[in-house]
Amino acid sequence: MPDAQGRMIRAAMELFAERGFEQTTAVDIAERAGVTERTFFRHFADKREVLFDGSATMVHTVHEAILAAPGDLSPLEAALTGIVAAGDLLEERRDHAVRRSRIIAANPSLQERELLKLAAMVDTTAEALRKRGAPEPAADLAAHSAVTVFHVAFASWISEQAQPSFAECVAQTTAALRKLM
Amino acid sequence: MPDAQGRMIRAAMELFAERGFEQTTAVDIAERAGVTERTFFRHFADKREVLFDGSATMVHTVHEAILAAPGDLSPLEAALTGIVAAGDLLEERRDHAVRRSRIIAANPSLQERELLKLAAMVDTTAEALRKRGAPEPAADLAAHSAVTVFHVAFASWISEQAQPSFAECVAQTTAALRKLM
DNA sequence: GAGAGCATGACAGTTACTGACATCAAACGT
DNA sequence: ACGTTTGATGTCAGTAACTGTCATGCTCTC
Repeated sequence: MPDAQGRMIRAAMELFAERGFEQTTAVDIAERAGVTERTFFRHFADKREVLFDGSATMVHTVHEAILAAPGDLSPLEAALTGIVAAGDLLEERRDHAVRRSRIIAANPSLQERELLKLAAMVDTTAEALRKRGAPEPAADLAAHSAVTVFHVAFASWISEQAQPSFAECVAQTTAALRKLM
Repeated sequence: MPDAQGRMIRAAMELFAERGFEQTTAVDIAERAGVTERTFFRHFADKREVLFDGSATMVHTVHEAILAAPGDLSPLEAALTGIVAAGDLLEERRDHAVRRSRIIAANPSLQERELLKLAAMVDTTAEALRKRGAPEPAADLAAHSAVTVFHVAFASWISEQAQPSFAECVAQTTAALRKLM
């Protein structure tokens, strides 16, 4: 049976949405996907990780986009270029992103994992900025700020009925942030 | 035997430092503290929580300090007032804070929990700013930025051999952040 | 000094996760 | 065509994080 991993991801999303994360056992997911519990844990380090499959790709995209950005951009501008590139990935599957974020919002232990992934995005962003020559603590602070923008822009992107593009949300959020300082 | 909770916290910090978080079982901690495993889990929701006892106090301090700050401060300035107040709590037990942060840095699952507590600090800060009349998304962004400053300032506070005060670290980090924008 | 209330112990049960070994099928070299 | 090797999966036993329930003992009060 092909694409066991994809089947497990879909099964997990369905079950988490139907009855919640805590009420779903690893065995439940494995059964619905037609595999054994052991196979589930071979593909995912833990039960939560099944929702975070794409996160490595996103972090990688951010990294590449920052290194490819024009050299004369400020650290913050370069970091935001990476954020917009990450947003493009979400844009391709808006519906999936919305359902996933609802599931995560409903469970603190999933929120923890999401925060860890965002922290990885901060680290990667800061590293890319340093490669471009940004000094500390500017690299670190710009990375944190960019991921904050990502976080807040994402929330408005999925909540608006107007359905603006992710890049627009980033632009608006960035403007608001600049105004604060 | 008095102060069971304190004994468990101390036992856990010792054991985590000696052999690491994963290599320490809840039974180990309970035994060293002279209680049973069940008692441990009555005091702490999970094994990680034993390291995050003071976090509610800190969040509460931030909230109070923001509400007590002069009304004419900008949202970001008010939020930073809260951060400095939280720093004062750390200042009282610098040694403990350093040991604790080393333990957390050594384990990803503890980092997750730390990030969740910082996220709670963001939420509380944003709420306090809203009570002061800050609109969205300013309240949210200022809260995120203030906690970023806390995070980065904390790192420099514990790494510097010069041992500056926490408030100085916050001031320097804030200045660097403003320069970025 | 009986009883209410609270912290703890004792114990059984579920579930997340891991290690070790067996199986099976596709891919590969000869 | 055939033995081999490799990768994915199944099976099974085990550890440890938690949870529910009931029993026990201690303190405080009337």
